[in-house]
Amino acid sequence: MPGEPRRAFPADRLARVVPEVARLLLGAVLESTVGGVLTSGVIVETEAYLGPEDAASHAATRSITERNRVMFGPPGVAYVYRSYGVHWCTNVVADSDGVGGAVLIRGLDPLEGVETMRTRREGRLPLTAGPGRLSQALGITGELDGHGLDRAPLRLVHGVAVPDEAVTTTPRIGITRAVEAPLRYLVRGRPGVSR
DNA sequence: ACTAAGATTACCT
DNA sequence: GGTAATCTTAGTA
Repeated sequence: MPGEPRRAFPADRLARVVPEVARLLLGAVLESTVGGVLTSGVIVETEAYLGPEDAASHAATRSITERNRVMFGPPGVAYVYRSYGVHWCTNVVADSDGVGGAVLIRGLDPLEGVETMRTRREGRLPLTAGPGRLSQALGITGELDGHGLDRAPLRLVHGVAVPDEAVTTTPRIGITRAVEAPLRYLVRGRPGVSR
């Protein structure tokens, strides 16, 4: 039924090791009502960022800083950071409270609110392929860092099942350390995949 | 205190 | 293919 609220993404699935969560988030829906307007998309590309054992992760440091602190908190919370001083990037915190780890959302297939996305993106394409682009399209900024994803204005909700045959695993993009680790997950052939 | 690098993107030649 | 934009963190002193 149209208009019926979507089911929340099951919280227990986020309290697992980060690579497993990155795989499980494919097909889930990220739903924003920032500014009172609904924009949403199906997650089609993710990357896992682990704890101290992962040199590419913001949680690799021994010190907890203002930027990375929510990575060490409970799962199911948004970790939003500024990339290159310019773009916002959105993550879903995974694993147990006290363990650093998060899943970077790298690509969405647009679902609802495409006109609003076009406005926020100022006409640029693609709308939601790439972590900075999708965050802009959904109106996500640093104000949502630490926000619980079980409630408005930014929710993680139940979506579609993605079979293993449709999933490809590759090394992560745009990093210079731990470049080999196959921690990027994508749904083959979807337009929302960043590359 | 100073400097370099970074989980990116857009625009230039 | 090259580089600017712009802010946080980490390394060096």
